[in-house]
Amino acid sequence: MREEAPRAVTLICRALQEQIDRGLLPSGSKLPAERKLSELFDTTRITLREALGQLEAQGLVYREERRGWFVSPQRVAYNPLVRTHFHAMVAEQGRVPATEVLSARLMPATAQICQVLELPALSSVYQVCRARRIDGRLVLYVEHYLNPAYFPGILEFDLTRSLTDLYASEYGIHYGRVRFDMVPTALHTEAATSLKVSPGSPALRITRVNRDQHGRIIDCDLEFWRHDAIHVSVEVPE
Amino acid sequence: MREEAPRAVTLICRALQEQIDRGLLPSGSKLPAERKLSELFDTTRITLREALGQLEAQGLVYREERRGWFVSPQRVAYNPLVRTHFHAMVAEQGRVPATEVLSARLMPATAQICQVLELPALSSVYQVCRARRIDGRLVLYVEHYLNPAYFPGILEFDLTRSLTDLYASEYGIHYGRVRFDMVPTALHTEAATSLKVSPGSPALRITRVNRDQHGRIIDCDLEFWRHDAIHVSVEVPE
DNA sequence: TTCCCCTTTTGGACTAGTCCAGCCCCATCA
DNA sequence: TGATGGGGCTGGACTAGTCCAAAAGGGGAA
Repeated sequence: MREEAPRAVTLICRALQEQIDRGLLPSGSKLPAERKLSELFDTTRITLREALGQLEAQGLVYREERRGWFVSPQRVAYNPLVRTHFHAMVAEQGRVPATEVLSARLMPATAQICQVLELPALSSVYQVCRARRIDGRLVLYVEHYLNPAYFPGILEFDLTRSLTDLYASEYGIHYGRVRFDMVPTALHTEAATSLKVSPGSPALRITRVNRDQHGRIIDCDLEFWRHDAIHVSVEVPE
Repeated sequence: MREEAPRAVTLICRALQEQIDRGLLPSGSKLPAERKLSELFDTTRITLREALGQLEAQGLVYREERRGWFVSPQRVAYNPLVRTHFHAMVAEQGRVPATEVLSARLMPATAQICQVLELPALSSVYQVCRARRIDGRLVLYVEHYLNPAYFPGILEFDLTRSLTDLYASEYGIHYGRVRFDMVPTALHTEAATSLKVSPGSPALRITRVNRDQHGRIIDCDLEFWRHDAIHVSVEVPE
């Protein structure tokens, strides 16, 4: 029975993992510079970066574009069956939510959006792009597409608020049936720059198609979550 | 307005993506050798590999350990609310499922398993490890942990079959409430070698805790899916 | 025709650098 | 005190290789 020597990358991962598990590197703290670490582990930056990349895939560390590597904070629980909005969900778990509006406009719908919202070809839709934070960290990029027929003049309101609330208070529209689609994939360029991460980093894409109390499709959202920011949990009754 | 020159990695990604989209590289087909590709794109293997890594994260291509890169087949839909087992789910979507048993034994439960199954400390559990394929491709590594009180002698049966069926036909036990937890993360070593992929590649970890018709916790499974093999879709009524 | 061995190809892992641009901090000046 | 402008540090991106072991493929023997 020969003991196989673990590869350098594995050793680095283990070492860092242990430090994190033991709390020597508290969550949110910055790791030393790549050059420092590669020196510490007596290896090249390329190898060191591969190790960090693996820890990133595991969700143990994350990187901020041009700023360095940090220890990932705890994941937030996301339950698609419980109909609460981002702010409430995050606050309930003792974390601090924040939202910023990146853009909001009326635009021609793409073919894909027309199909999802069941609109005729060449329709216009409201597009609202937002970035959301948990404890100050950018974790979510969302594109909302609203059927303009149901929400005239919605761009005039403060879109930092939860759209759910706006729908209810200003238009008397409430969510009914919802359809979720979750796909582990990578961030596209737009989302990556908004979240200030390197393009191509792993993400969870959640697509929601929302209907109102009468079963009409009112909007859909395209959410790109940092893959290490959430864990989805579903309690199925029966 | 200056046009920024895209990085080499992005260009390679785009080029390959286009070839795939246009069907010039059909799903399941093998890409040329890394050296060939790096020559083709006039770059180094390191850079080429980074590009492939990004496409892998997107779920467009995947790699088989020591065998090369392949175009990813279509994702299979996974609906946690519909209680069908792997075989049925895959077959329903016109794909070919297969299962192999890696190991099956009675073993002391880890602390974590004790907690999840609500067993007293130092209990024994049945552990069944299986690997599953779709159209011949290894996509899922599962560890089942069964409360032995409910399934005496289950190791005697053919464990290639669906456990759901076995539970029903041999023990009169049916699934009731289920709890799901989905976390985008990386494969651990055990799962990676079973699925014949490089350790640390991205994955979706789905944990299920199953109760029977009387609400008793009967087993739990730890599933590691290739991240590009499924998309989770949930239809929420109300 | 089938099986086995040997060679070649290929991916896996890693080294040792370079060049560039954005971030950060500190010192300087108004 | 507060704005500003350098310069050093740091991550991002990339080049140009090496060594090794496993897989694939081909040819010859049974």
